[in-house]
Amino acid sequence: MSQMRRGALEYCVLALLARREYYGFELVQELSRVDALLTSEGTIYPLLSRLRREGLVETEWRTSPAGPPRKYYRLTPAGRAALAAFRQQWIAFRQAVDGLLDSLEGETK
Amino acid sequence: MSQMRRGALEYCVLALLARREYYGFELVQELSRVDALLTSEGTIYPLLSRLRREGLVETEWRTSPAGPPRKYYRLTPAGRAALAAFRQQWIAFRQAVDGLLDSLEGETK
DNA sequence: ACAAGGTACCTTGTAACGCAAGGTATCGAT
DNA sequence: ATCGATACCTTGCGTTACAAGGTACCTTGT
Repeated sequence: MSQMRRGALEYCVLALLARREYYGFELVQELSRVDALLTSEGTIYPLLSRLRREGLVETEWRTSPAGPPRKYYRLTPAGRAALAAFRQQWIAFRQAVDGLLDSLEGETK
Repeated sequence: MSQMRRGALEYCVLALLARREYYGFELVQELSRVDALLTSEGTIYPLLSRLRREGLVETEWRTSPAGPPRKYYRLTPAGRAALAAFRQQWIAFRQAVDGLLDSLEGETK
């Protein structure tokens, strides 16, 4: 199952950040609300670090209402462009896999 | 792009074999008719070898009309079950990713 | 002032699988 | 016997998701 997240997880993160800015821990929680996207900090923090390095997100430290300071992440224009490009690829990929599985559906019914 | 095929490619192969039996090279050609599933022998032969080892497919050598003999692959009951299980996971995963990207769609429109 | 619990961030090593490149083998035609 | 086309195969590599362990900060209680 984790193999399916490969290549797609980073864009799920970018898609969340397209809505609003999040801090790291929040992203883990938000993604994990869906079983299919269940992930952990050990995955998200290195991923966010790479996205920042690639210029797809930018960060900002802020104090927290209670507890340690939080690192907020925001999409950059490059990140938004990467996300748009991924959408096209994802649609094509999804339709391809759906097409193969649908023909199976017909057989099992 | 190749990362998206991770975890899903093997089930695309199983889905093709659910329709009818194929020989190895044919599978490469059939998959590669769709850009999103473009792959190569270097990928498919090791994958088929693993599927056979895992008992999801079975093989049969046959002479060819012209050229070298062909190794035909067929789904086993275990393979069919694995495929059905994957379908559930794929649907959940696809909907999760679609959900994230759809909210993006709303924003860009 | 100090300790503990909760929250938040981070790093590193591991594993799995898709891929490319190079290789061998068989068959028919010349 | 040689060559071209077809078919199969193997191995090392690269990428990314993950787990486990770690550090740091803030609030609360003693």
